[in-house]
Amino acid sequence: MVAEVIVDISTADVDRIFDYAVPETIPIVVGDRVFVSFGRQRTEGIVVGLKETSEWGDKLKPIDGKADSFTAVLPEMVELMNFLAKRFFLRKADCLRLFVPAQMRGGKVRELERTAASLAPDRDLDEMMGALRSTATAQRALLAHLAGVEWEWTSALSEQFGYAALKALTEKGYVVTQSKRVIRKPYGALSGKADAVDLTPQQRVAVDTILAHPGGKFVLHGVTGSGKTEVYMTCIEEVLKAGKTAIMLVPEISLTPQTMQRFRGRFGDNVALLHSGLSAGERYDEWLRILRKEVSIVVGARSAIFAPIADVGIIIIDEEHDSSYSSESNPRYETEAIAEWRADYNGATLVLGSATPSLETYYRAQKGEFELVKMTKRVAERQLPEMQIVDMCEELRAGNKSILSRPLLDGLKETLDSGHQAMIFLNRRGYSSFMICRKCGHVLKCTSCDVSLTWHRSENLLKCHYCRNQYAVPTACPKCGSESIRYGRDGTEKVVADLQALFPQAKLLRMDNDTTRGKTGHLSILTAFGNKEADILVGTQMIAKGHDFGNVTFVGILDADMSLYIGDYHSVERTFQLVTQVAGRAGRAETPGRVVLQSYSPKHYVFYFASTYDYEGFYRKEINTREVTEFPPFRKIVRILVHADTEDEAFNYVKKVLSAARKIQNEYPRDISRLTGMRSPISRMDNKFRFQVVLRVTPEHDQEICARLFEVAMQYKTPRISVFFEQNPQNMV
DNA sequence: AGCACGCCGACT
DNA sequence: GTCGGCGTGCTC
Repeated sequence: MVAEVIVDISTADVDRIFDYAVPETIPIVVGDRVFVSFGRQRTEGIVVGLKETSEWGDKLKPIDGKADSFTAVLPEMVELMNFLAKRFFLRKADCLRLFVPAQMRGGKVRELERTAASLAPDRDLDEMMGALRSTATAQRALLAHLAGVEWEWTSALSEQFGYAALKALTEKGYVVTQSKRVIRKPYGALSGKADAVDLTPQQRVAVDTILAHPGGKFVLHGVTGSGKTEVYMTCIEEVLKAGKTAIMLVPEISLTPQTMQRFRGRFGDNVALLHSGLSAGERYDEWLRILRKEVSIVVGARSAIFAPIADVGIIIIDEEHDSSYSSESNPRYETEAIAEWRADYNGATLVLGSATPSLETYYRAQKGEFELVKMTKRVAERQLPEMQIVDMCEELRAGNKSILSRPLLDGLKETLDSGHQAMIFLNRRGYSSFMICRKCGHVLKCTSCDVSLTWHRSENLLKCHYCRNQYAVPTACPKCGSESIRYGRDGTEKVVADLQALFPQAKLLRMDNDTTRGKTGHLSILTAFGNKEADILVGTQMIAKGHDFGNVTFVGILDADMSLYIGDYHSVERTFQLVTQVAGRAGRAETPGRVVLQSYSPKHYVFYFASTYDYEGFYRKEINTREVTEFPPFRKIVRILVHADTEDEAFNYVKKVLSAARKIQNEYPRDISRLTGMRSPISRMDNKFRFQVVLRVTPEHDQEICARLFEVAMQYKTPRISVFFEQNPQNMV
């Protein structure tokens, strides 16, 4: 028997199958992790195939042995590896690494074992107590404690009663110890009972529609507060009844204890959690529980799509539009494509849920590739908050130079007076990289791309990130001639200080990157706010999502247009999503909510559609723009980025790739457009010179064209430079 | 990734 | 003379 092995070495030239002889004595199946001799080294590898003979004949080396007592990679995942490698141009070894917890590699498998202590079974407690000296209070206390439990970790006992006491008792033979496997349970404290609630009519329809068509693909478009999670849980429940399993993906940021509590409450120990917040050990244990079929539901962030769970019956992606679903570094991939692949493979139902579906997804729904399920009403007939748009240019003209408008302050005052809470959202995305006129709100845009220009500090030029155009930095607004044209704005700290000065009696909390350091930073701030320990929560993107604070009735959005003008084709879409999500935090309980949105471009259509909760209208307008300007989903953007030690190396590489790409373009004149080579926006990073080739491809032939381009990109790569091949990158710095 | 093979500069 | 620099090539 011959095994086909992918060795765990991530380099292009060993990214292929190596054949090894399977010794009679070692039973090997596809998916086993094995040790092999490779050249002069010994490495780990994964068996991806078995066959009778190999063309390498007697030159085969034998497999040295199995790395684990179980099979780590499902046959499904071996096939997924092939799909990933092809679709995202990844190395097979890198794909396989996604499937197996990191700490299992390198032979340091850790089924954590610790020492547990219990009372010696053959001894009598009273007798032992009597034998102890009266001064041995610690030993007495320890014995008494152990008498009340079955066993306890020795580490806990040492900490509580002192190591000396434990040691003395062990030596006397009063206490015995043994090794026990520790099952680390993330958020173990979170449990409780959460029964199914009665579904609203719209939720009922959504559930019925999804369940009526197993293996179907659905977009669940439900407004904020319409109860999508309840729909997911009901669907999962039904799928489990049919003997299948479920994967539920949520954005990293909304993996709050709230979400976990809901799932634990409903499904108990049948849920495994996978996300980056877990310790390596917790992660490994959860992964093993899944592999051993001890759970039938996996809840997690994007990497949970690689969970080793068999017989998947439903895959749900919540907040489908969230950018965290696309991996932007190292193994670059799009979670949605992988979810679709696994759903197809298993004949499972796929549900993409959002209040603001991505244009790409909605476009596919319009084309009939997904079935659209809508929930237009909040639960309990609650109203969506009323949204007021404030023109900040007008505020300035009226003499208000502060970043807080008068209507916003009025709203805040009212809210605090009525004993409710408020959230102030500060949109700092793309901070200070675009130019805006504070007088008329005009933003400098590229004349040929309809994308705002990015200011490059080093050269002091305005550049378009999608074509080659660059412009001098103007000293006055080209539209109104005003000289109050500038880049940046104030941050959360300043806002908190200003608010505190205006509302001295109010308690304020700040939540941003600076205040949420550490693992529990998020949690403690949110818990405090949830417990009404503060009246106003000021924060950045991270307060936008998923949180459910019933007492919040007022939401203020500062600089709502900040995210509009980062030089990016989806900035308008992002703004719509952000505003809708933030606004959705208000009025989730009995008292209706209210939103004040501040903008320098109040007439921009995105605010009109967001404030009227008109997703459809927004979609129609925006999809039209995408088509005219040749952006996704009508084109795929391809970027080949190079990092080199010298400018010459980077430049020469780009020159070669560019001319090779032109040849490909001649073969596909209708499918490749806007091909260009240039310095990357951040032209020097980590002492590397960065250049890029950018182009757009029609969806008709994008797979074959991308394959050709990738080949070219790798052909000219040298050991001295790094090349990154990106399809539809989220940003192009 | 490692490791060996192989051909050009400054040292005990 | 040679120790050692890292470019190139190979691993079933």
